[in-house]
Amino acid sequence: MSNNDKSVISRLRKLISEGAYAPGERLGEVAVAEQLGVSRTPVRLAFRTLEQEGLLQQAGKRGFMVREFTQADVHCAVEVRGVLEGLAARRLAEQGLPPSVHKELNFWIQKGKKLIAKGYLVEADINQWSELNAHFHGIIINSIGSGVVADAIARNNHLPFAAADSIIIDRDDLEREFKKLQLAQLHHELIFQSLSQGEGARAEMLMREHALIGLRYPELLADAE
Amino acid sequence: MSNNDKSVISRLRKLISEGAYAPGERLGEVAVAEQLGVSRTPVRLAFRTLEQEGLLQQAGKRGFMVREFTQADVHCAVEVRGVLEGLAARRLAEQGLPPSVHKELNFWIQKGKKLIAKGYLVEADINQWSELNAHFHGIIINSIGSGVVADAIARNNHLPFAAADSIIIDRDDLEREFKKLQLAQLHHELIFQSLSQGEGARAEMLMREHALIGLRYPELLADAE
DNA sequence: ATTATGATTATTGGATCCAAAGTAAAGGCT
DNA sequence: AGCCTTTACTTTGGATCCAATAATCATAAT
Repeated sequence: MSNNDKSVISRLRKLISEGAYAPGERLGEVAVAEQLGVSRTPVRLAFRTLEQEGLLQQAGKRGFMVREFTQADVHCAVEVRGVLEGLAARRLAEQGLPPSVHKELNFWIQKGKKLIAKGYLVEADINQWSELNAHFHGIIINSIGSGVVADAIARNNHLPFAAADSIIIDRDDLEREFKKLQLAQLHHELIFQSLSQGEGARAEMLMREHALIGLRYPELLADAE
Repeated sequence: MSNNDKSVISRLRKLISEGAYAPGERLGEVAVAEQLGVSRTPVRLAFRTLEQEGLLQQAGKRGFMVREFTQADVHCAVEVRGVLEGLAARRLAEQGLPPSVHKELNFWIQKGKKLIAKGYLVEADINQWSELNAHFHGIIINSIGSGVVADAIARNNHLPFAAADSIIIDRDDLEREFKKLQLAQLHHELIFQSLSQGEGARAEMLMREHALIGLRYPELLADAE
């Protein structure tokens, strides 16, 4: 696993999720290799990885094609993340929050609180939210004493629309995004509370709901007309 | 993806899950290539796939090692399958069972019923159960109109101890296995019932419980002393 | 004696070559 | 004219070669 190899994988992943190739389009090893300026070998390796990640699928008996995703796929992927993160949250609540984890979670909660406190959102806040959000979720799924759940989430997150920090979409409507983050922050606080109190079922349920924020809340948060 | 390539992956997968390599053992490309009688190329490709599947992990900066699993990992993997199959069951129940799916599920339910009806288990029954069990679960996770959940389950099942048909362990204690299958069959029937009636939450809960059969029921099903 | 630095070795990554398999196209036969 | 067969070309899979890098070992210096 060299830098180059990794770079080929991530560059391809980026190209695919940016829609550089049409869904269903067949990818030739030579064509991609030339496009990326490398030989076929790293491309072949990358194709196998990306197939496992679900971005590519086998095209008939030969080669790979870009997998296409339906609306139902997007919905399912978000729900998958929900149930998996929900599982992590429940287990963590049931096991009991170690003091260090409690402290770390609280730290990022406070950061979020400050971000929201000023009542509006500026462009620069987005990255900050993205960071604290990643930490908050990362701590939970990595504190349950087994990497299996985190792995499953990571694999699911390879689907571009399923990742936890794909919440932010609309940089042009910061007002609506603010409402979304306000709600997300509330979720975080409630999850933190239930984790602290060992309320496993509640933590799980909240986490599952939390995952849906990016999915169908947009309409609900829109201004009344 | 030639036959040979596939064969290298599955042969390696088998070797690993059979414990041919010690957990944590580092796998050299040349060594494995020689062992399997192929060149390094298919082995390199296979390593990437197996890494994604979670059987291998990167060993420091270089190469791969056999991943070792703790008891907690096993537990988590089974729970992951539970929540994912639970998700599939809930969605299916909420969407409503298409008649064709209803019919198919019923078919395998009836098969299971017959298998259990005779009141004991013979060696040959095990394969039959394995088959009908795979069908029952497969139908549910493939009938929700998106492959994303099925994919996530498939990836999780690559962990040898997480697969749905790893229920049967003890071929020497057929009496206890019978009790287990009897309970599993009951679960299947209840799940089928809840699916038919659109009881999403119940279907999900039952499926999650069902996944645990292979995990901690053994003690409970043991004869009283 | 211990550590640091250099050299040697082992192993992986990338490129290229060859073979095999698939696909498309062209030509012949009915 | 249509269909089948054969041939040529495209593309992938496997093997090998070379280069780069990490690891190990040895030697020397503090």
